[in-house]
Amino acid sequence: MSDLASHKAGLQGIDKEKVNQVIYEASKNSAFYLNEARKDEALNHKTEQLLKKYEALRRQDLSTFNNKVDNLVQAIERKRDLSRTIVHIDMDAYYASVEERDNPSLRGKPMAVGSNSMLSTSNYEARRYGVRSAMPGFIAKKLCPELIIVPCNFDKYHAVAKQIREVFARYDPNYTPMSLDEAYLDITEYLETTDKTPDEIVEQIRKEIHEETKLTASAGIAANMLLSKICSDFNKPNGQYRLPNNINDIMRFIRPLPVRKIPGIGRVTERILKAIDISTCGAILDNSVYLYRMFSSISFNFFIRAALGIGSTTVKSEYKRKSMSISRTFCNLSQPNELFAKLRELVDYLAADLAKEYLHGKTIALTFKSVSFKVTTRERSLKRYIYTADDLYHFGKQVSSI
DNA sequence: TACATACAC
DNA sequence: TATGGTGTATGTA
Repeated sequence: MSDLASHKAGLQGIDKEKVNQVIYEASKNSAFYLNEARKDEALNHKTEQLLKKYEALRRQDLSTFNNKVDNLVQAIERKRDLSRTIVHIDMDAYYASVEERDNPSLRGKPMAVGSNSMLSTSNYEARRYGVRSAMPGFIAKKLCPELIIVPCNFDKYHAVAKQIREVFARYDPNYTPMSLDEAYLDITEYLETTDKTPDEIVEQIRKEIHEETKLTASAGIAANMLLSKICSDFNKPNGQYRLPNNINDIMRFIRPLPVRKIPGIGRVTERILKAIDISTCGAILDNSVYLYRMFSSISFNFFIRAALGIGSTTVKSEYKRKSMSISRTFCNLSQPNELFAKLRELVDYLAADLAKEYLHGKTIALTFKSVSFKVTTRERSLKRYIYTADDLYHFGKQVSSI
């Protein structure tokens, strides 16, 4: 269960068994671990049901579906667009690199950014010990007692994001930022203005980023966002990888690829697919009829598109937010009055954030996480839009059903 | 519409 | 001692 995300860059060659053992020893008696075990049990049950369904299908004659599924796959294939050159750029160990840059005494030592309760990023030295993002600092220290933990400096990370975005804009004014350290660029138009190759342009982008921030970035170059994202991981850190816009190269690249490399396939979906013996993209294609019979059309389409290496090519900068939220972990409270006071505190922040963007909302949701880490949500669609702290508090209290 | 779950960063 | 915060999408009832 405490499955180390070894697909992440920088984790190859470590003693995974030993790392998992240390994590397990540090976790096993915690409420968090118990909750993880509960979720794991639920997932086991789900995969068992799925396996039964799969075995039932295997006893059936599915040849009547072959044609239908072939047509669906071909329809997806016809939407393949090889006309664009899309770049995914990703800063290396972002927060950690910023901290090392500004404090040379940290260099060469295992370090991570975050707190004793949660780490955001670790540098490559720390990754060798199994220390990774989303790991509590106190567990990381058990893996690596010399680990230095530096608190987050978001102002700095925002400042660097501004710098790298200025570089992106030179090559694609409509670049899509995915987070502070990551973005997609469509350099098709830019390439028409130069004799340089895509590889040379991306070298140049990374060089400009380095000159202007003293930080390194990795990049992937491919026909669409899905592929460029996967490629940016290939030569990390401080490297780039180009997959030519050519169907043979794409299929050679994607077929052996583990499904976990597909953005959108995480720990759970990986296990679900594994249960029916699918662990690579090629196996998705070879089992398309089963997938068609076992999953929703949305999931089927998603799997097939990914396994064919087809992805979106629309890189755009407009963004319409669909929700705004605030959440905090706080000391154990159970008295309604204490909880309402906490609600009041949070809605004051939320109202201020809404005001900054002149936003209002029609649906309010309240999410609780209990001491046992179980999460529950209560939500309601309202008759009118709200945005003031008083309204948020009023309806929040109402929907809480306390 | 309400709620749970999965995923990404 | 101790396991985050924000946003999006999808399945199911």
